[in-house]
Amino acid sequence: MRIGFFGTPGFALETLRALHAAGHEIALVVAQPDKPAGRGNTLSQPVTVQFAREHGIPTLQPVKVRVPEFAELLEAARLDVGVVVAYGRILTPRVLQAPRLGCINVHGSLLPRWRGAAPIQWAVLSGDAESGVCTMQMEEGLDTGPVLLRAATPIGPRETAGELFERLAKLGATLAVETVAALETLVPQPQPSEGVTWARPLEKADGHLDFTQTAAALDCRIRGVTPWPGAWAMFRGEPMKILEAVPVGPSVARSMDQRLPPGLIGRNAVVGTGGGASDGSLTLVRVQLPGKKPVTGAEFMNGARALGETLT
RNA sequence: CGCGGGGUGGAGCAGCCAGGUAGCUCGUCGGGCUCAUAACCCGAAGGCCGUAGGUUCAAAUCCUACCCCCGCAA
Repeated sequence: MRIGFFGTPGFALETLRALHAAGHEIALVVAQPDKPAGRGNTLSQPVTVQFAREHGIPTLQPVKVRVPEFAELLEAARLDVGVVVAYGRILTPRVLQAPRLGCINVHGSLLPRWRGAAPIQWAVLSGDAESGVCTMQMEEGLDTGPVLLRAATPIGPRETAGELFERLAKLGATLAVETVAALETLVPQPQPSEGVTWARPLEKADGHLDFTQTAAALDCRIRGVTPWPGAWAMFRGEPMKILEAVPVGPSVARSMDQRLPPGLIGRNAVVGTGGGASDGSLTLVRVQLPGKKPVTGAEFMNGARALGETLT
């Protein structure tokens, strides 16, 4: 198949690599423009573009996709199919119809649950028992297209969004290859109207922990926002990252520290939560102060002398 | 030239602004005590204070350059 690939970040790279390895002709790779990133704001290239360059594949990084010139370029490319994975832009109907078989999308959720930009994070954040990937025939609505193939996977009890991301990227790559191979015989299944949820993009504030919530809710939130935007709480007037924390059960929590008020730091880096001892508490495993390296909860307690202070 | 923090015994930190005795919590080792938990007490070992220069009677501390680590913003 002669494929046009649309995708920008690491999640997309897995699929691009798999399609390439499967022997398909990648006619071009479309990605977001280079952006200044990192310390010093050096210009950085999307990983998919890097891959394309290494393999001599033409690349396209349009600043605007809603212009006729873009659609014309794609029509002229005489593609069999467009594969879209985390491209980061909404494509116009004309672009979607440019390839002979239209465009398919790899999405990191079990549709119709978690349509939208951050399906993986929301699945973890919400405490979902399972997640997965779907391929769908794209249509004008966002993530509303009929599903071609799906694959489910359980979410581990300690799994972070980042870890699930990596697994789903691989699962999605496999599914994309299967979908493309069977594309002309697969029967698209319309998404059910029941069970639709929307995964709005996460923002920095979503990582701000509210210790009046239960330990279980905080656990899901921390894993769901890790590694981005990252969980954090204010400590001595500065935002402290909470890279990893584990909930301790009610009975253990009771014996260690009775009824720590929400946010109060007790012995052994245990932090009080909304449910108090009856719900359990949260133990800080790895945290990071601004400008510092990540440290273990014990190191934090030693160095910062944080016992008895409060996270907000 | 986007903004900013930091490199001090094995770990995490204080000391630096107002130069002059190396500090704290933990760990390690040795004792003691004990009902003893990542939670008792006493003692000990362990540091070219990132590197190279400079200022000074004297530099972890002030000045310059360089190396390395990290946060924010994007």
